[in-house]
Amino acid sequence: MVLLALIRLGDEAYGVPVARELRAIRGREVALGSIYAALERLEGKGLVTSSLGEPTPERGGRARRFFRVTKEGLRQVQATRRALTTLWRSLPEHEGGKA
Amino acid sequence: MVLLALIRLGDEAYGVPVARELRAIRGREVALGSIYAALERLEGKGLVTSSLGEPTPERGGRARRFFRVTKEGLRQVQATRRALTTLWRSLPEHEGGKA
DNA sequence: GATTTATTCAACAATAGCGAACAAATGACG
DNA sequence: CGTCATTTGTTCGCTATTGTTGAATAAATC
Repeated sequence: MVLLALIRLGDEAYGVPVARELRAIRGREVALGSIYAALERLEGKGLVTSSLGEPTPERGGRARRFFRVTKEGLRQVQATRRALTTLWRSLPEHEGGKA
Repeated sequence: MVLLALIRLGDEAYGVPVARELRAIRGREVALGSIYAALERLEGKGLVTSSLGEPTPERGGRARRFFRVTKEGLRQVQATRRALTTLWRSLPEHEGGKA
């Protein structure tokens, strides 16, 4: 999910908005520490790269660390997607729609 | 993925075929121990229930332990599915299709 | 009691997750 | 000018949960 969030965020992919994104989509709290830990590990495995951004004028606060998904990262996301898509072919879409 | 495999397998949902299913779909080895451990934990959380089957005549070997996904289990699978589906809306389908 | 089919066990590695500490900018204000 | 409060983000240390494996055990059939 972190990889997917990075892809969605494109140029604005750094820790804070990734957390915001996942909070919104999963509908529950996500601590920043978790996100950074995951990003760290993903980078260690070569699935993402990172680079420090320049501090934006008129803002204050520390510089951002931007992340990009590598080719290999994208490959793995797609492989997982294919596996899941296959698996939930037989899954009832959503129980709702009663009336 | 274990939950999804159980759903797919329906009446034949027990350890061995779950492992076979995941091996096939993920395209790599999956030890049986992993599967049973996962099933154990899922049962502890109330996402699946289990019941011992009768030994099939003309077969030999220990009785099977069948699993069924609970209502809550199904709910959670669907929630995760929705989250992922949303997340990978912006994902390029597959890099292939070059010529 | 050999063989087959399946499950359980014990241990360790990896990932998820959290709260608090730390870092580096900006802008006030004396 | 300094230095300090504020803001925005990242890093650290630690616990909990999951993933994974190989070997042991169990319960059938012949």
